[in-house]
Amino acid sequence: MSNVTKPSNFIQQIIAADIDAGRVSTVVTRFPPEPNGYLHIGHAKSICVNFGLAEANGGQCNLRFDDTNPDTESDEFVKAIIQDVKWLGFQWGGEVRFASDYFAQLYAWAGHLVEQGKAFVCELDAETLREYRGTLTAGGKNSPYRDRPANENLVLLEHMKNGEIDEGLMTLRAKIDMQSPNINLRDPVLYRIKKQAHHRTGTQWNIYPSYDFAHGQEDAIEGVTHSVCTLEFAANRPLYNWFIDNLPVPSTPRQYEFGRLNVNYMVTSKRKLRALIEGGWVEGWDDPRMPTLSGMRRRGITAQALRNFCDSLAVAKTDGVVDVSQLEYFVRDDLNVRAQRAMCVLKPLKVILTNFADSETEILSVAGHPSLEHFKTRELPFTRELYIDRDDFSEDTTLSRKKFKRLVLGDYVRLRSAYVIRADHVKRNTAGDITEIRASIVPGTVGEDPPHGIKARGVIHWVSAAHARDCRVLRYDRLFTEPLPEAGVEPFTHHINPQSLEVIDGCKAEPSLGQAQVGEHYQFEREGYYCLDSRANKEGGLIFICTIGLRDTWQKSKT
RNA sequence: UGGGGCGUCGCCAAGUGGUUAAGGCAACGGGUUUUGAUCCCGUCAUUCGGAGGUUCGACUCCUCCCGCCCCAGCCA
Repeated sequence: MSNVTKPSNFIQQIIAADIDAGRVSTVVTRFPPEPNGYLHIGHAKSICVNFGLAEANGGQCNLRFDDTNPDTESDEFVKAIIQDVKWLGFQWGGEVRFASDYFAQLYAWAGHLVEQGKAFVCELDAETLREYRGTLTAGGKNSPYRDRPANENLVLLEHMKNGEIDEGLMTLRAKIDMQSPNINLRDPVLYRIKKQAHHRTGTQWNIYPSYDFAHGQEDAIEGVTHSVCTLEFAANRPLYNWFIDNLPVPSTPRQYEFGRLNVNYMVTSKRKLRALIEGGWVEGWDDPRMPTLSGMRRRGITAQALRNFCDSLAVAKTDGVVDVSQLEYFVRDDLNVRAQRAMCVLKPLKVILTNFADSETEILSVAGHPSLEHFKTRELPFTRELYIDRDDFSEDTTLSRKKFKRLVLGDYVRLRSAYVIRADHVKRNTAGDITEIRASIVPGTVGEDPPHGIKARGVIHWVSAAHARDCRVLRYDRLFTEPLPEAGVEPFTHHINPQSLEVIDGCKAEPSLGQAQVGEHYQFEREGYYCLDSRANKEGGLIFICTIGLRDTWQKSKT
């Protein structure tokens, strides 16, 4: 497995400089998800960056839920997110934290701003407020409520909090600058009325702080030193700093932004992931085609592979699109060293070995991994009737040995870990389809080269017909047909790949796979990496999910 | 047309005035191999969005231009 050396990055350089200059002693970062959806691969990068920065500098990273909007948030998401962060293998500092833990403090600070004449209760409705805000190129207008006396504001704010004011009638706004070229500074909303029960505070609050009013102060409360977020928050930074500068906060966190992770053939916006579920395009948040951590976990992608992938990415300010092949590389790289080898025939074609006794079962002892000794060996029964894959046989005797390294009529092939055999003739049904191959073994070729003059074209996998375990295989293709499904004018759902799921029944697995365990990874030799479907129950039979196929340079050159 | 940010190989990127312009993915050659896998070796930017300028010397500094992204939720 490759050792991933994290590239240095501009945030680490800032941290190093801050430590050198004595501006910070202990580095504190935080991962601040909103519990309104499941974590996806983009979050994985953010998690790796935030926890990684803390770890690299001997500090700590907090897990804090930014639960300031009860409309869309729920405990289900909190639980799923905690599970996902744990699964990735990170340990946060202290207890799990919540923005809602700080609602009282935030409210007190809002009062402080009011007293200082830096915030006011505004009665403009949403639409009028938008008009007053101005445009990108023209400044805005002051609210007519802007100069309301502080004591009046205080009373009104209390009314808002107590639920005495209807939703939408009032907001608490900061008094900054309606002419600012930065729209975020045009008297932003600090509190809005929401008579919506919160998953943690219940009906205690009728007003909820906005992201801007909450985030920096949460950081300050927790002593976060470096508040790392994605690029789209860069324009919010002046506002972040304005609150820190104008409030008696216990520390002075600083915000830094880096480019969010995009991967081609994927979408990573919670809105769109939800649309995929609600539109029935996938089966849920943990569908193996989803870029969610739960989906990738069910797919068989390991936490280590994901972390290696994230660590291979730079933390920079460019917003690029990483090729999915880079992820796939790390998935294979990790699975190669942790997957037990096994054989499973996906498209079975019967082979009868005419010179092998019908009554005999030869038990072959086979390594669990070609080069790593700690994998336990397994026992493979070899019998007269076997299955090989239909794609591994051809009647076309003109096929060159270089072009087709499999079984050809009249020629030899090595059965993986077993005998060299020769295909003698085929049997067909009335439709003309091949139903069975009659073949013969070359005696003494288990673990030995065949005699001079006999040369196997290649190595193919097989399984004893009498001992095979029937199973179902779920194979996935990319969910989208376009590398950038969100790029065009048409909705991204127009680019959904209708063949993203392939269900293959009647596959024949070697007997050892009957003992397959959820959480274990297997390489079906010459096919790919597979795992048991964690959602399937035992009554449904054996169901394997294909995490990813083996790298196949031959298929590529063929097309 | 306001403000903020970004443009280095097909993709991700290092580079912070003097390096032969790192590295990874992809691709393409070759070797090993009882997985067309893995592994190993090799090839892959005379050039850094463009044009000028400063300098003995520029991817790095200056000017202008071009392109892309973000901000006008009582979302985060």
